[in-house]
Amino acid sequence: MEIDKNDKIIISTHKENGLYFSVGVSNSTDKIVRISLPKQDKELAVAEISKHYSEFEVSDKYADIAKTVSKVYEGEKVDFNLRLLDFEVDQSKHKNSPIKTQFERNVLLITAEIPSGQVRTYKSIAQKLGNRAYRAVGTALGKNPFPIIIPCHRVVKSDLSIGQYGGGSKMKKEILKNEGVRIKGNKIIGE
DNA sequence: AAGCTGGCCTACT
DNA sequence: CAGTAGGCCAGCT
Repeated sequence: MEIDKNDKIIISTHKENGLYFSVGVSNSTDKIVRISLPKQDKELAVAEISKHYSEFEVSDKYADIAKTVSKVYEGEKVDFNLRLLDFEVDQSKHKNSPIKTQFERNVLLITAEIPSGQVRTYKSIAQKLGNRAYRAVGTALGKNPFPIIIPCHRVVKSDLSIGQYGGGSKMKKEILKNEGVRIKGNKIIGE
């Protein structure tokens, strides 16, 4: 894992219904560099972010952002300003941009447009990119630095089965249910 | 730098 | 239905 030597990160956490949501914000750019999936422990949620950086500090400075993330997790429709996220692609060794390649960036930008309560398939995202890299789409979403806010949980398989998720398919189903998506067994129910 | 690995897809059993 | 071989393609080593 590459560690950034030049930037310092502020990590804030919000607790909601027994789950801890963390966000990491760059001290130099004020942009959100990472979001954690909810964890049972505060330490785990913080570690999810801190492991990518050599220098970090825990404070409640950005707890409101973490709270917003928890609201989206619970299915609330929140208007989140995507410009708060660090979308820079920089593959140099000195910077630690959360997004490594243009391909990943494009996948995340397309995913960001999926409305709450709806789903898309990995295939449809590949098609928007003009190729058949559906498998690579899944891999790119697996590295999503901004889960929940960039709703990779709304991307499912072509047969409408749930597919994998960083926090486990159980969590993926839970978030989708919170958003009003109907699920039976391991599949999305169409209209 | 040629293989390998995946949050996948399709066709076929 | 469920399971899977073989195909795809980006990234990593």
